[in-house]
Amino acid sequence: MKQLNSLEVAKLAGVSRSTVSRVVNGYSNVPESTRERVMKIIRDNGYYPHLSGQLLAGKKTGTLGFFWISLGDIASDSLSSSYFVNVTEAAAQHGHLILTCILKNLTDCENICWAKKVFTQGRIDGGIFIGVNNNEPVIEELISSGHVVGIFDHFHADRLEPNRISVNFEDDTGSKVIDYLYECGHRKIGIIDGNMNRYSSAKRHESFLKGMQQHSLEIRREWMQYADVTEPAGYEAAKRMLASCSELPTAICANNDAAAFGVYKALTEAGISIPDQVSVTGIDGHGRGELSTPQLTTFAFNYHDFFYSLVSRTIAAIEGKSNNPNTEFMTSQLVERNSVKRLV
Amino acid sequence: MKQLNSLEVAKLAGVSRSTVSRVVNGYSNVPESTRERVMKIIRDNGYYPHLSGQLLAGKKTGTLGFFWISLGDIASDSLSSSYFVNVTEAAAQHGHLILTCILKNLTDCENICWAKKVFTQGRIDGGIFIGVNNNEPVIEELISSGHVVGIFDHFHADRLEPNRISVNFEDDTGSKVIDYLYECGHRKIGIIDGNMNRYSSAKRHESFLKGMQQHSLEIRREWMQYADVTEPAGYEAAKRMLASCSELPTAICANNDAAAFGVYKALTEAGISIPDQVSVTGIDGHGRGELSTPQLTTFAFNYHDFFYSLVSRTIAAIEGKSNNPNTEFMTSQLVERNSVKRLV
DNA sequence: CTGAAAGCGCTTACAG
DNA sequence: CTGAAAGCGCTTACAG
Repeated sequence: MKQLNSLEVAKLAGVSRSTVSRVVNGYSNVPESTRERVMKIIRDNGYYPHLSGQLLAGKKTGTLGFFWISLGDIASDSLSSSYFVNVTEAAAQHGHLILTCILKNLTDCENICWAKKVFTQGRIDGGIFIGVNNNEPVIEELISSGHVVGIFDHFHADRLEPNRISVNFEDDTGSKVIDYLYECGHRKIGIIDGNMNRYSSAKRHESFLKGMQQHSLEIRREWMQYADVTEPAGYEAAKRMLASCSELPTAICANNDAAAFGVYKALTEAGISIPDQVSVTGIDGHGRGELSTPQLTTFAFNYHDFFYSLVSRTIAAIEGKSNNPNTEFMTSQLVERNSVKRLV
Repeated sequence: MKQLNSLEVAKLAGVSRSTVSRVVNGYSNVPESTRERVMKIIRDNGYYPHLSGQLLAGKKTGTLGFFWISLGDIASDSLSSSYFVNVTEAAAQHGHLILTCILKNLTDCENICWAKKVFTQGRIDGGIFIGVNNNEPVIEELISSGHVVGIFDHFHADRLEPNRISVNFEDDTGSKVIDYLYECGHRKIGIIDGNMNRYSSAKRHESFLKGMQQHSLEIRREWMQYADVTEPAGYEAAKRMLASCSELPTAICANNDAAAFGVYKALTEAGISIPDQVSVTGIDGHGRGELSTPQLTTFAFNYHDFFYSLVSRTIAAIEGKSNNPNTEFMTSQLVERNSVKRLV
């Protein structure tokens, strides 16, 4: 268990710790023969500098925190777990590791302290946040103390500190959905909104309305329900819609795929067939959309690119790169499957 | 960004760094009044001791490495990602964080070095390995250098070092599956085996055969195919079975649920209906089994308990607890759904 | 080209 | 009850 330290490596190689350090860090002022001699000892003994020593001497951790604020059951949701894998692999491509914190929310004092502690203890060079509201006091606090933070779904046009990095959904997916349904002949469209504290959900809401207005479609109060980005929330919202409306819409567009699966469940339970009686659309590109009956028509994002963008720019910010864009807006792609009936 | 250090806290509180450290670490020989004075400064300034300092002074990292050896696409597989969440949450319950390394294999020199480096750099107190063969040289090397390793699906009756921790599937799931199919009236049973380098797959193979023998069922060469623990492997194996057998079995039991979904795909493509013409069973309890058509009958494990056991005992080993069991074998539960036809 | 030394932030025997 | 000091492992100006 006892590992070699740099002094022992130095002795074995017949040099000083300074020289070992120079070799390890690839300094140019070490003659080839010395470098080789030291490297041989290093290789033979499997020596790696102890990170704590390096950190105290001013190096970076090469680690990103991943703060995963979970609504409901992320354990079994393949979409949210693909987020994690995408983040981890993007970080690995930049030689970085991921330290994960799963938190139920960012409001409990205990969770807030825990997040701050992970930063303050010097475990990480920066953190990625997923599942947060557009306004989160902890995040603002971290940013103002100079920590580098990369946030999924966060935008403030007037806040452009170099350590505030984000990646966002395009603003106009909502009207893209309405355009598509309109083109399929739908005129009576119901909307299941998301959590309005999320930047993307609020924008999608606006964009749904804009789409409806552009096609001069009637926005009925009972055809518009608030949910959240989970299946149970979509289920409850759809049940509320069914309970309150005198006439069914011909299509329901959900803020996200998980909510759309909730809509499926509510409609199925009510004996309403999809898409014959009511069409359903999602937004996300959840893997489950392919497996569901009927397969879900959705507007899909490329989450691989999404997280690659976020992680790359977060690391660039940590490294103090200039000309590093604060944010990037990603576009969706229609994935046409079987949950929308063409009425024309 | 500049954080307070213990000396600054000490000055503000009018004590020495020693006393600050005693307060932080909860030593009893600090009078209540002094403790309060120091704690106030700590709270007011959001002071957390820098981890590197603590580590060099002999403390533990409170971090577990999670080495995830991936076959194929873990990003979109809800089962393997539930592993990760279960491990992370179990660790959190013990106040530990998870540092993740996703590796394509444990054979490439580069991957091996990376894994060893994470241990040797002192980033973690121990590591959890998932997706490994029963014999992995790197793991043996880590164990013999004294590192604490927790392994999912690993057993050697004669290797019981206190730093070799594992959690295992019961040995006899295979014959439980055969018993069930027999009871449903199946006499012609095909088997899709797993990767024989995995402890569980090899055991399941033995156990399938034992079950067949106990019921005096014929084990036909062409009804027995090797796959791996992925859907594509199950698909290919089922196609080989279909191509080579003159008569179809009435049931196919797969080594695991993912492979069973591959079997579904192969049968569906061949126009064979499940379960009318051929029944299919899995092992695992994959969330997708509920969503598939037909829903998959399987023998499910409780992965929450699985990982809680592994993580708890790994942490106990790190803390040097005695009487810490090296391994635990978990049992499966039949989940009867619609992929098996009753012939009697 | 290279070594001695200072310094990073902490903890803990040691001495009082 | 409490402080001064040593030590953990590293890097990097500094001096030669």
